[in-house]
Amino acid sequence: MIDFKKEIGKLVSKKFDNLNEDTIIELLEVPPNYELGDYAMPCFRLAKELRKAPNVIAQEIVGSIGKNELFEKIENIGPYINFFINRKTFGETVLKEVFEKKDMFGSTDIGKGKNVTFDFSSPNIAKPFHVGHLRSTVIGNSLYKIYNFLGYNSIGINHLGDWGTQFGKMISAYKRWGDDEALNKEPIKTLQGLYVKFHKEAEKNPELEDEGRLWFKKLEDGDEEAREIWKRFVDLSLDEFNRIYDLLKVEFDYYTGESFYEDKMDRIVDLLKEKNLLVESEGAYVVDLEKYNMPPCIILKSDGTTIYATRDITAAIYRKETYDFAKSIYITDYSQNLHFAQWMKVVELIGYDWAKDIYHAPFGRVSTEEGRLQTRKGNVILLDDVLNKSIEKVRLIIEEKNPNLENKDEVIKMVGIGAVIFNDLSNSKIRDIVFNWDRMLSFEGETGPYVQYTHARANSVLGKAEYDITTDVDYSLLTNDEAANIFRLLYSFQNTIITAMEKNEPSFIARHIIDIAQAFNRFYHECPIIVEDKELQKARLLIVYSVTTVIKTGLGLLGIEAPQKM
RNA sequence: GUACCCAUAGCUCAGUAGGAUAGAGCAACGGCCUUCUAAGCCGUGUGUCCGGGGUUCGAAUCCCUGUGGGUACGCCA
Repeated sequence: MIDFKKEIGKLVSKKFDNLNEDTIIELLEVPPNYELGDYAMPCFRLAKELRKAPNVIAQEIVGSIGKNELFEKIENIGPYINFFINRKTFGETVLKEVFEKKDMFGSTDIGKGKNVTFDFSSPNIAKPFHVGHLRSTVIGNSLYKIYNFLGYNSIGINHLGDWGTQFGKMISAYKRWGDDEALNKEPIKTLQGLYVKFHKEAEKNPELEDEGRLWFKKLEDGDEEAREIWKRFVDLSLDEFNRIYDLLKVEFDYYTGESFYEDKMDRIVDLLKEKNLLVESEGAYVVDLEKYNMPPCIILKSDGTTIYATRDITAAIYRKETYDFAKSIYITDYSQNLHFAQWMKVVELIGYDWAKDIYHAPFGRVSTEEGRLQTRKGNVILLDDVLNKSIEKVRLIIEEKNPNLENKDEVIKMVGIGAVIFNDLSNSKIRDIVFNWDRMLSFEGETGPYVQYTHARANSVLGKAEYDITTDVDYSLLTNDEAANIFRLLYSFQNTIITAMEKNEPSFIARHIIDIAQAFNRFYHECPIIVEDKELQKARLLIVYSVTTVIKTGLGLLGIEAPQKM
């Protein structure tokens, strides 16, 4: 594609010895509305250096450029120089590129040869998967895909919460009250019930706590019975989680949970000792971080056992050694901000210069109008319920509008689940979410179904087309505002993906494809596509083709499927 | 108490690493299906961009400060 910014840079810098291309490009911006052109160059910053008023500078530059075939108009409005790209050229360069690259349009190889690890989803074994877990899962999954699309080699790691004292308690509870039939039928619910019961009973009968600790000790020591029961819990939970991951179409490269690092922590503790980083404090061993304005990072508890920071440090080192990552990204909610800052600092203090390549990508918390989600208080919204309700609502709509749709069930799932994922990815991830059913199940406007619908509708036009898609069209037929808006959005698609990657923010892509969908729907409304005029039809079809291609790619980057029909 | 995050239309949110009159969606009201999918399109209205200072030619955006909300602050993860 033509790099229009660069072309402007060349044009303007040619006339000024003291202004090079890059400074010009730096100055360029997109005007607040398109009546002011495709690019604008404000001249305020040049005023001092050139000792002239900004609007005079703008005028002079415009005067010096003269006619240029890439731009149909270059004019100054006060201190701004506005560049209007020739629409014929614009359409041609963009549409040809989309047609050539197809589903790779927007990709790059900037990440070639670089590994990036993603630590995401990471649910706790034996606990239900609720809407809170959804966030890490879908954000992580989307980032995984975005990085891959930009040439990186993404490595997805599910850091399962599969270790710790609570498993001793679970085993103890299971030994006392376990019911195998119930466990096989409704594993998570039953395990959850056992956990709750244990805590209730332990209030009356404190020695239960000791029993739980004992079982965990046995588990750590490799006791056969303990291992066997634990393994069963893990497998049952994983079956359940995998069912949800299948629904969401989320995959992981590794399921290395906390237990995986059990035998790898000694080495790290020794390393910390060796580096003289460990100090005793209140019976525990910590790394002092006062210099960095943070509370100490506990490495060994006073009973000598490890803690999650120890595990995270160990896992980071393991991952560096195993995958030699260029970046390592952790997707958790922001309540862990301090924890991440602490252990990342410890990795740095050990002397690993790659500590700077570890990123915490925090997101906001989910609550309900009643307050925060608390499993114990029963204030939980299960992901299953959300997905099911969404799917059911989609089913109603499809039964009404398109009852004879082929692969109906499949499409219903795609849309229902897509709605849930899109809802989670369409806003800045740092924002808290107050869960609301009406909002969740709204399928109009800036929603997943809206984007999917636009795609399906465009796709259906392609099905009715009377000619093959070709780039051999008359681009001068595509110079109306509706078409030009689409060109702008397709043109900037790659840039949006790169920014989404740099900021670990999938919502940029969600916003971008909403914009494309809106622009297309206007085009669709204003410009009939299957028209008698052969040349016009071919030209417009190429736009339709490009839009379906790019929306599909964009949805894909969010982890959402794009049905052909709906 | 300390640190970090958030505060933009009735509601949910954008606002591209300071720029031209602050934008969408939802909700409300009014139009548009004998023509490509009406989950759509078009139109109508609203703003002390939390308050107060400051930096700048220019601030929703940067700095300081106050207020409100969230989160975290040692042996859970």
